[in-house]
Parts: sequence; C-alpha cells; structure tokens
Amino acid sequence: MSDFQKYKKKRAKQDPKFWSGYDERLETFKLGLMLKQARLETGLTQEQIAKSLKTTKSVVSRMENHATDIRLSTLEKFAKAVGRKIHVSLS
Amino acid sequence: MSDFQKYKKKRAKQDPKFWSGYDERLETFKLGLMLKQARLETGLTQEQIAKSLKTTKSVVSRMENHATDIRLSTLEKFAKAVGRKIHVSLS
DNA sequence: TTGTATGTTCGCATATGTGCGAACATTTTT
DNA sequence: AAAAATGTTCGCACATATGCGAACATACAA
Repeated sequence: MSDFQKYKKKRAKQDPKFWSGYDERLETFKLGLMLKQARLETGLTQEQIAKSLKTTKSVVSRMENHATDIRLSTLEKFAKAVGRKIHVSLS
Repeated sequence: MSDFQKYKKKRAKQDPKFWSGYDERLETFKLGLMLKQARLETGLTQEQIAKSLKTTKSVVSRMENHATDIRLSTLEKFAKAVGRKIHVSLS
C-alpha cells in the first residue's frame, strides 16, 4: 500500500469529507508527499532536515503535511536539504 | 536576439552590477521570463491577463519582472490565465 | 508630433506564509 | 511496559508576497 493510499485511508477516517472533490487540496497534498518521499529516500529524519535548514522539525512537518500554499524559495530550501533541485515548468 | 539577451543588455546599461553572479536572481528572472513567454504565445496583453485573474496589470507586470519569490498559488493562477498548468518536480 | 495602447515602477494596506517553542501523538527501541 | 526517538499540531510574532491605484515610460498608430 502506497504512502498516498495510507494517508487517504487514515485521513478519511478522521474527516470523511476530506476527499470530496477538492482538486487543489489534492494537488498541495501531493506536493507535500513528494517532499516527504524525497526526504525518506535520503534516510534523514525531519529533525536532521530541520537542522540543515537551520529551522525546527515542526516547520518541516508542516511542509510535508499542511502546506496549503508555499513559496518557491521554501521549496528550494527543502530541495537543497535533500540534495535535489526544483524544476518548474508550464504545460 | 532572444528576450533573455535583450533584457540582459538593457538591464546591464542601467545597473552594471546586476549580473555580477547572483544565481538566485537569475533563476527568478528566468521564471518571470517563462511566464512572459507563455503570455506572448497566447497573444494576450498584460491587461487581458489581469482581467482574467481579476487583478490589475501592475500585478502581472511584477510577476513577469520583479517577482523575487513567488507563491505556488500565484504561479497556478497565472498558468490558468494562459491556459496552461504548472508542473513542479525534484531532480 | 500627438494620441493611444501597453508595460513598468512606486508606496501602501492587507493577506498569508514562515519561524519558533511547547504540548501532544505516534512509532521504535530496549 | 517504559523510555526514547520521531512526527504532528497549535498559537503567536514576524517577514514578505500580493492587491491596488497613480504616475511614469515605452511602443505603436494616426
């Protein structure tokens, strides 16, 4: 079962209306999940990332979970901490 | 001569130090340029985009030129106005 | 040149993301 | 089970992007 499915199931239990058609929320969640995946692939904890970013673990957690909207600079910082780069494109 | 080169030349005349090695500024400029290109391809004016976004042309101009940092939601709005979608990825 | 459309820059007010610590929850380890 | 490590959530203060109008600049057309 993927992280995505896990989250969906768990969240649906707490809040049945969560998945009732909010595309935007889905998108922002997927972004947070992307960040989480990237972090997990490095094997680092949120606290280690936080230290690298000179911030706290609560900030990192919010990025991965509740970031409704996010600045490009914030994305770039996170990417740097996990040794990657952000790419933005239009299609 | 590309838009990029045009801008560089013009800006260098006004402010000789502008291009002295600020990668981040270069990146954000390139993002604004990407937005501008996308708009020009549609043949729309900034004011038309602005109307579509229910805002003013000054806002659109800033996005294309001076946006140092920018929110994902702002990018998405602009993309929508030019009939595109934003894609964000990590590499 | 004179006007007209388009684009840029400038404060200022407002909205909202960000940084932080503390309390709590969850998972893992011993 | 108990402890330790890791992750989540909540307020609050602060930083900064965003929205706006007005003045100015630039490009194009009559």
